[in-house]
Amino acid sequence: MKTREDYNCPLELTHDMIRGKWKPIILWQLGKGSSSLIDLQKSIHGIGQKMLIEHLKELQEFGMVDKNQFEGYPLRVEYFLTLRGRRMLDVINAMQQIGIELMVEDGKNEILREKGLL
Amino acid sequence: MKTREDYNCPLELTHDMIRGKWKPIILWQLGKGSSSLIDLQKSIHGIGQKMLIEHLKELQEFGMVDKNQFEGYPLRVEYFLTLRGRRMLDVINAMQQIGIELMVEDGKNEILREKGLL
DNA sequence: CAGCATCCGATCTGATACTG
DNA sequence: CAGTATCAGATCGGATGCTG
Repeated sequence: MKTREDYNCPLELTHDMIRGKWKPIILWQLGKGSSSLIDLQKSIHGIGQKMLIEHLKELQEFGMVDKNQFEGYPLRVEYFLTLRGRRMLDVINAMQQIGIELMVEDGKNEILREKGLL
Repeated sequence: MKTREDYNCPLELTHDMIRGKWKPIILWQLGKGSSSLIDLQKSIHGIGQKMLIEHLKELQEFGMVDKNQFEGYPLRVEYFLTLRGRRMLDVINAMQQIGIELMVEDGKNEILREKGLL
C-alpha cells in the first residue's frame, strides 16, 4: 500500500490523505475535540462502525490522528487530532466554507441554521 | 445521480465536488489558464482520455468548469474555470501547500524544485 | 482533435455476525 | 466499549477500439 513517502505530487498526496467518503467529516468532528469511538459514531450521521474504524486507521497512518488507550473495563479510547491533523483543518474549513456558500445560493439557509453553521 | 441540490451537508458537498483521482489536478491546471483537451491531457502526467473527459464532465455538472466550442476542422474546444471553479482553487491551493510542506519534511525538495513548486 | 462505448479488474462501502 | 472478519453490491479506473 502507498505510504506518505511514495508521493511525488503534493496535490495527489493531500488529496489521498482526505480521500474516502467520511474522512473530512471525521477530521471536522475531531477538530471540535477528542472523542471516543462511540461518541464519534453518534456524532456522524449515517456512518457505520466498520467505515469509521477503517478511516480512522488510515488517518492514523497518515499521521493526522492518534489515540490514547485506557486500561480496564469498559474499554475506553480517545481519538484526537495530531498537529498534522490540525494543519489539515485549513483544507477542511475551506471546504466547509465553500459548501456553505453553495447551499446558501440554493436557499438552504434553514438547514444550515439547524446545524448551527449559519 | 446526486446533483448539487441534493446535499444537506456542506462538507460532503464540497468533498464530492473534488472527489475522484484527477479532479484536483485538473482544477489546478485549468487555474493556470484555459486549455484544449489534448493540451490538458499532455500536462497531466498519467491521465487517460476517458478519465479526463469523465472528470471534466462532472466538474461541468457542478458548475466549476465550462467550455467553448469552435466550429470547423480540426475540432477545437477550450475548457476553462468558471467563477465557482476559481473559488474552489482556495481549497486546491490549501491542499497543494500542505502537500508541499509534507514533502519538504520528507526531504523531497529536489522533486519539488524540478516542478517549480519550491 | 474531441468524444463515446465496452469490458474488466481493483477498490470502496455497508450489512451482519463475532471476539476480548 | 472497541475492534475484527466476511461477504456482496456499487463505484472507480484504465485499456482499447470506434465515430464525427
